[in-house]
Amino acid sequence: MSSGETTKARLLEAAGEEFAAKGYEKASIRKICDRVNANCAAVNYHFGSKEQLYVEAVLEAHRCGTEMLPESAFQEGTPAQQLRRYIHHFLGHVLAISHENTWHQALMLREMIQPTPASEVLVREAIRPRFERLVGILRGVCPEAEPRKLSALAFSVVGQCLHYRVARSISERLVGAELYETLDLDFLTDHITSFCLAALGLAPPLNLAGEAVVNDPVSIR
Amino acid sequence: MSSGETTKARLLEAAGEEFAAKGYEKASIRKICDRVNANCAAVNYHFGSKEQLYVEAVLEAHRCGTEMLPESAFQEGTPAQQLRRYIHHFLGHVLAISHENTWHQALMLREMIQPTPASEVLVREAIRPRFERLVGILRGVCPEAEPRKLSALAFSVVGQCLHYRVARSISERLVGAELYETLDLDFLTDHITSFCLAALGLAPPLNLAGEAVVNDPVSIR
Amino acid sequence: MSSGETTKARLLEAAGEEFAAKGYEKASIRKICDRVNANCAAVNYHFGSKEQLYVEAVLEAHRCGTEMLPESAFQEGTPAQQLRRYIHHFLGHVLAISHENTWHQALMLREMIQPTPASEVLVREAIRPRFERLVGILRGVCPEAEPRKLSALAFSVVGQCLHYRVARSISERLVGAELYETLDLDFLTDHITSFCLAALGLAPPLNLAGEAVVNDPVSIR
Amino acid sequence: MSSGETTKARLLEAAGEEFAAKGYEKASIRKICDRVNANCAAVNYHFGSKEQLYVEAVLEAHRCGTEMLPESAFQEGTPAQQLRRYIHHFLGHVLAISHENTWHQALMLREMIQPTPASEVLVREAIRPRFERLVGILRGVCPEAEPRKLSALAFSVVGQCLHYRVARSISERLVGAELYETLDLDFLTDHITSFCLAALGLAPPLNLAGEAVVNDPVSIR
DNA sequence: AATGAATGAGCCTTCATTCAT
DNA sequence: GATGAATGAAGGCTCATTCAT
Repeated sequence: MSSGETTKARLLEAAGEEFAAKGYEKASIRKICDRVNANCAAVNYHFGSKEQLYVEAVLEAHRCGTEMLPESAFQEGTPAQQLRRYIHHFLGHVLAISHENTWHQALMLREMIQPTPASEVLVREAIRPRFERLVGILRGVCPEAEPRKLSALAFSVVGQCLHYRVARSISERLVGAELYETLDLDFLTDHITSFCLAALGLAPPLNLAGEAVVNDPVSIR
Repeated sequence: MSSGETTKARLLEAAGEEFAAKGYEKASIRKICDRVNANCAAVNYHFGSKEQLYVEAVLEAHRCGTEMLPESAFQEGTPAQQLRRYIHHFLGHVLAISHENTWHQALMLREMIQPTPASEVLVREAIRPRFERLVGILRGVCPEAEPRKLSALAFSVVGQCLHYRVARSISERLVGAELYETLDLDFLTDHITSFCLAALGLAPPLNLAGEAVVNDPVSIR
Repeated sequence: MSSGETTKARLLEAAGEEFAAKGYEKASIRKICDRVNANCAAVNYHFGSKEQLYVEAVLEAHRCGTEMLPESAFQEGTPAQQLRRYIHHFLGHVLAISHENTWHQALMLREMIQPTPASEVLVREAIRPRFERLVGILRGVCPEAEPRKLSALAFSVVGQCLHYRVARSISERLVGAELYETLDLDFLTDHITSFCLAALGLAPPLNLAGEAVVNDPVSIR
Repeated sequence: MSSGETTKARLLEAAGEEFAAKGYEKASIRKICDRVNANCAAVNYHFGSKEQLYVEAVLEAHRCGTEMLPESAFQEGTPAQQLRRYIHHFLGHVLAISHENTWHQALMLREMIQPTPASEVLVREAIRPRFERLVGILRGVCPEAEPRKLSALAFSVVGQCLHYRVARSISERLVGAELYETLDLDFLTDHITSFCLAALGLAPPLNLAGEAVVNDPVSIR
């Protein structure tokens, strides 16, 4: 009615925005329907239930989020370059403030942090492939690392990135809004990449000034 | 009545568990009251409203969480040792699976991820002091680092630790429950500490096997 | 469903009766819904809130009260005849004991005495037109009277009539139920009309027996 | 505590103000107790129930209202002078805007309009004596009038006065706040007194300008 | 003499859902 | 294909009241 899209498509879009902004509990199907001038029974008619609507929204988020993925761009160059590209790409999503038209990443991240039954599909189709790609890059750097070590390494990379979404508002209050604003995509890509590469021995340590005191890792306990 | 504690205290305990387990929205004051055999008006009598009960629960969580803090134990030893102690301590909270009696950490972390008005007090009284301590440790390692860099370093440490709470269930499905179980407190303390110390030049890089190819950090873009 | 009317219409009817009988505060939407075998959420569905239901009931009262208005019947005959007709008509409403089917006047009078936000519409659409008509009649009698005097005259007429609603039960107890019953529509119409006409010089004073001692109005203070 | 008065006396005072301002339903005993720093159980302790507190407040209102009554001042002078004094005195109460310390009249008038069980005592001890006094004055003017006629006359006097309390806010909106303000105690005393005296043949009709066309009261029907 | 604690009934409202059309 | 009407459950909250101290 208000656009050329079908009611179902417009419902899905509105639902995505609401769920991304408020979370599953606080989002109300009535408001979602109101936003697209649909009857409050429309959700149950088209999707069966609120829960199924949510699942569809999460899958739609994944679908849209994947389309723009530069498929094999991560396999070119040195591992270090690949890692930088990966971090840059991931951080781009993490730092994107969710506009009305960019709820996709917000919803997927929400699902990572607070998984619902919808996450099973999400893990299988969206998260796992990307995680495997990161593990692949890291395996290129540490060919002999056991799976457990590789996983921990990958989590270290992901955790650093994700933190800027997870604890955004707390962090902002912690360091002040002024400083926090300077932590933009470029700066953080540089920082996290350098941090990881240094840890992996692919770049000099961040503490350039200090005399590199290489302690025995065991003795410091 | 049914126990030695006062009704108010029992309400606070039950509320903490409910809020930690279900979040603010899904938790119901009726169920909280039922759990301690109190009337559903008891919350409003003792705390004024659901929201104030939540704030009280968060503060209580902080209070109990702080009691076991080894005040100045972080200032002894080398910076590397201090950092390891910090990570060990932090991870201890993060990995603690919330039993009925350990809702405190779960609630605080929930508040970090989805801050409510209650977070202001939490930041001021619990999070900021701990964050400043970490920054202090890092400043000991990198005396000349600008505040922005110090913040980013601190976030890198915290982000790696917090990830095991934030994305716990997703991660578990990602690497398999079997492997995930081996990522226990000791292993992760070792891993994250080594990772950070290496990045800071206080320990050898994790990639012991590989020939330490130190690239120019700029050329890898 | 249980009758030919729609649920919304039946709700409005029941609400009118309840509000008229108990007032806004004491009336409960649950009881209103029960009376028409509707779910307690029906009011919110059809009217949005208790307050809006009340406003609708007041407007409905006005609507039904106006339908039976003999439009321009007040403009025929002498001013004295017009005034008598006005008083007769007004008293007719005032004295009507509110059965279940005559809650309309009761509700409007309640709103006059204890105005709520709903009264704004009521004044504009129901009370003011009638008041202006009375002022018009009085202006026909006293063409040179200033607006203030005209208003006071109108209030004198209205006040005498309204008193039999406002202070009904107190008055009844004051003079005894037996005597009070004889104060019916005809008697009171005669009385108030004569009283006003005499005061305005359009009829002989009520005190027919007494020798008309016309004092200087100032000297009696 | 806050003053030398007993808690019970302070409760009664606060209750009077609340009841006068909000009515029985909307007034809450909790707020009444809060205002005098008493426990919310104090009302039930001192008065037994909310209803009994209300009755006590009404009686207290009557008590305080009567003290300042110029007992026999109404029996001096001519009936016209007596009537003027009566109207002046009554209007004085009616027009008094209820301050915190003048809730007595407001509460009594409220009880006149919406009687509760408390009104029985009020009628017997406060309203009836005053009403009888007015009837006495009117009997002095119309010695031969039957009781019914005397009652109607008295109601005409009272009704005109009371209207400025009953329909105050509606009237104000009807004629405009500016004009309504000029309807002060002096003007209204003059107006109503003149109106009544003229109707009773004790003063010239208000319509001085018009030629006194005395119609046959029957022919105007 | 007075109170803090606790209660149970009731309030209005919101919710996701169902059903007949 | 889609909707307006209606529902039952549950929500948080306020109330006057009670009871043991």
